[in-house]
Amino acid sequence: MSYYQEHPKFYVSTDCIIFGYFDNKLHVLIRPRDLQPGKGELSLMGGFVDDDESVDNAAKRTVKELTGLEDFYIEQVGAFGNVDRDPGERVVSICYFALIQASEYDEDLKKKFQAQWVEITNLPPLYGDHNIMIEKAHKILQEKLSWNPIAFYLIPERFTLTQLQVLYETIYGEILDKRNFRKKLTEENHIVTTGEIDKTTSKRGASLFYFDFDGYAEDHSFKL
Amino acid sequence: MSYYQEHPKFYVSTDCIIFGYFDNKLHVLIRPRDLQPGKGELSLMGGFVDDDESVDNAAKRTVKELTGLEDFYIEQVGAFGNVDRDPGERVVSICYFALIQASEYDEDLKKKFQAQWVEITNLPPLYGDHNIMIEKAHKILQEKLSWNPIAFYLIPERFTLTQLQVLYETIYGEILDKRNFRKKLTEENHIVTTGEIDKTTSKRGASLFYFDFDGYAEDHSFKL
DNA sequence: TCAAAAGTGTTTGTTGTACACCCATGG
DNA sequence: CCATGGGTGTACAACAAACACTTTTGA
Repeated sequence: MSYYQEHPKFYVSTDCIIFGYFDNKLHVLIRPRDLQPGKGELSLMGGFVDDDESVDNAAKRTVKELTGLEDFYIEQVGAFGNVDRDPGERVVSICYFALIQASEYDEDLKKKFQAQWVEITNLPPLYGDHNIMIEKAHKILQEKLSWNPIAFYLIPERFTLTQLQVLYETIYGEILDKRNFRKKLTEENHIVTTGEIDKTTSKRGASLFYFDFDGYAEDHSFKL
Repeated sequence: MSYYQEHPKFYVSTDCIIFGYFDNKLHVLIRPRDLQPGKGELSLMGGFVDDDESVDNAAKRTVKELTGLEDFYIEQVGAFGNVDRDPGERVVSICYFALIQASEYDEDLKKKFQAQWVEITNLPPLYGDHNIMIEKAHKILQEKLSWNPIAFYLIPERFTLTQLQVLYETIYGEILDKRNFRKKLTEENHIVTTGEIDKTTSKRGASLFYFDFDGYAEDHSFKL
């Protein structure tokens, strides 16, 4: 256990951009730092990697601890390793983004960590390089959305097509044509009607759909 | 300088997949490890990050030291942080891929490091998780090639359209239609003829072109 | 003179985009 | 009965894919 002695060691942390969608807006979860330096400054959810866990697991652990959720989508954004990126000490941070269903987020945990949702279009300056991380994650999310069904991690299991469209519009930042959207999204038959009607959003009522993850995975020989 | 004391520290290394193209084949530069454990095992080019340099710079430094080149394309693949990924000790590695012009690679340095080019379709088992890294980098390279002019980092400044096409075919792993290829690649007018004729590849001779990086950068408001 | 690579357009199919009206219902 | 959001199809444009022959010249 002393192979690489002559080389320096670094703190390695993970920073997670936790995306949540509600009120027709895309939000990011932030909270005040609980460590010096910069204690109290707004920052992403993050934490240090432990000796006995992979970096990926450290990120998942952070999201679980802070949201109480077990099921969420998570993906690596990349490593951030500038010398002065952390105002405190030299820390190499591996950045991830996670997609959660905001409605399932535990309110008590939110209070416990003083977490708050902030619209991605309205972010305050955050600690260190966290704003840059969010920009990069947002770009990845936008690009990935066009060919990957990750939107369904952000909305409740059952949804109307209008809700889904507004979600896409929000992430893309542009409005979409209703007929083209429905044609494209439904032509693969993985968006399936439940037969139920949601009457909360209109007098006529809108069909509720769900996304058939298993069918999609089969058709694309994909693991989800 | 003692903010995060209670947290563990890690060795942080960079591993670089150096792609080179010649003999109509895509190659990766590998060499025998010069450290224990696994000394002598084939591995990617890599090195530890120093205290006073960014992770990005550590990767660039490695490529420069090992190839003698100053100009090359480099891009981060991602962080690899499994607990047992390095057979020696816990090391978090940030993986990059670089594109170099194989013809400009210094032969003496190649000998000094006992480096060798290996076809990407014919890779031996490498140290640790290096084969996985190469797979991921290869995928990124393939996808990026379809909308980004990174191919020109792999070939000499002046090239024939046939050479360029074979390069694309090699990276994609499929053959392309000559007329469609030429139409698409030349319609943006960033591939410019030099007026010279290369007669080494055919009796008739083929026009030599160069890629207008500056014009491309302008048209795409891009820095290269 | 012929083998070997260079060079060149058109047609067809597919995909994306633009666009407008009727439906069902609660108030 | 009307305001509100839900639901539907078609025509046109843009792009991708398939496809075959002539040119040049060194050996």
